[in-house]
Amino acid sequence: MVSQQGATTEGPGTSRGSILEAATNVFMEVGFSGARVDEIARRARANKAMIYYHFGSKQGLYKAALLRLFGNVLAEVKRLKESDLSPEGKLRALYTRIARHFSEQRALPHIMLREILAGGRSMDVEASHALGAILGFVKETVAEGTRTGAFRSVHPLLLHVTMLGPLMLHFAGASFRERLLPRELPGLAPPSNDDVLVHLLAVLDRSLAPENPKPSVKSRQRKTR
Amino acid sequence: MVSQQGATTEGPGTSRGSILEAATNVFMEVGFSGARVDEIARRARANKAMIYYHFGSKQGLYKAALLRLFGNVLAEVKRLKESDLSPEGKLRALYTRIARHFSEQRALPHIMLREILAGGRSMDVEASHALGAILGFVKETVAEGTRTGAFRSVHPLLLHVTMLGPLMLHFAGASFRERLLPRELPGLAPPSNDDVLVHLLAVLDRSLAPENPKPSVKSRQRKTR
DNA sequence: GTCTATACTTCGATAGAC
DNA sequence: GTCTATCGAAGTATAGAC
Repeated sequence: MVSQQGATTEGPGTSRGSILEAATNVFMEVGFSGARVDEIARRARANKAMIYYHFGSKQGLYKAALLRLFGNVLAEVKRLKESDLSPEGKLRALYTRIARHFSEQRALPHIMLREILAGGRSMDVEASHALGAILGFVKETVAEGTRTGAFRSVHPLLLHVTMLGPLMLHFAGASFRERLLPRELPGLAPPSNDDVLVHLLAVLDRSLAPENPKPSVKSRQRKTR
Repeated sequence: MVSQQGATTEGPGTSRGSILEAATNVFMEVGFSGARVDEIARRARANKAMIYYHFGSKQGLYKAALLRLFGNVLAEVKRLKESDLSPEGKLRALYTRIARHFSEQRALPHIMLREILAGGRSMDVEASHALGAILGFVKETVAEGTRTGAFRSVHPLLLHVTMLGPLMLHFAGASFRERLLPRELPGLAPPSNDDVLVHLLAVLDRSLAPENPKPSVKSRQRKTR
């Protein structure tokens, strides 16, 4: 509750910072209800009482960790909004940067997914605004590209989910993949982070490309369901 | 531990069945560590002791729920394997059916995602084989399509993640979406389940289509990262 | 198979000295 | 700001009667 230093990026130097750092990792690994306050204190090499001194409660600690994770991403989007890239360039840049954040802040995709599963009930206004800003950016960029004829018409949320779903699954599923892939399908090499990004940017291109006037041989009906 | 009836689809008629049903819902909503045995018993209208009588422990109950969820999907894939559809038809059918399972068994995408986040540590051999079988099917089908020239060359796991990621995100993220979308971007209607499927099948088509020989005006370099 | 009562453990949180 | 000791609630699991 008491914040004696700016809520910026305080590293593991201060006790508050190292607690936040340890908490982020534990929440990533086992989620909120799976996390143990003692374990967080142990990893932070801090005293358990300090957690309550700084954050008031386990919930307060969780929200602080959430906010720190989302803050950086939001700043990134703000910068993109003012760039003068083409619509396609903007979207490529957006997901490239999200991918980079995911690989640098490994807790981000984990905790985002957990929040989504929980229905976003622990997210306060600031965090949801961050996500809203990203989606708003996608929406405007898609609209711009559709207007100029560079894109076909696509639901922005569908596009966003199409890109973010694989990204989160890949980055948050690393340990799952490493555990099951060799056992179930030995010989199938797991894709690298770069492989994923390259693939998804290609998917982005192809998904946005306007209808190809070339009448494909296999112009099948669109109602498989 | 004691299994006095076949491990098939026992509905909420038996006490064992209704416990399994209730447990599946609770695990979906709050995960393993968030679930309370009392709450499961309450919802199943069964006595808490019955849970231990039938499943031995909370862990045992969880594994039973997992297995029941995955079993159905596996049967589906086995049937697809023996179909004589084209490679593209097979993949479209696969993801169409997965989408249908997700919408009928709402717990499936939730719990799959939670397992992925947990690194698959609660999954026993049977469950992982189910997932391995699906991926194996994708791998073979992609190989077949690539051989005949119908597909470009794509890493099967990347393709799978590209389809499954959005599907899981959409179906497991329903409550998240309903909670945040109106607040953050009112006026943007959420896509329906059918919208998602149609979109993703289009993405599948476009992702698999062989390189278009037509030299696009914007043949940009492929190294945005 | 079902129910009540209860044992046992873990865990979040705080009091109070320094 | 930091630490030790501990309280009290919550939660898993079981004993034992019917």
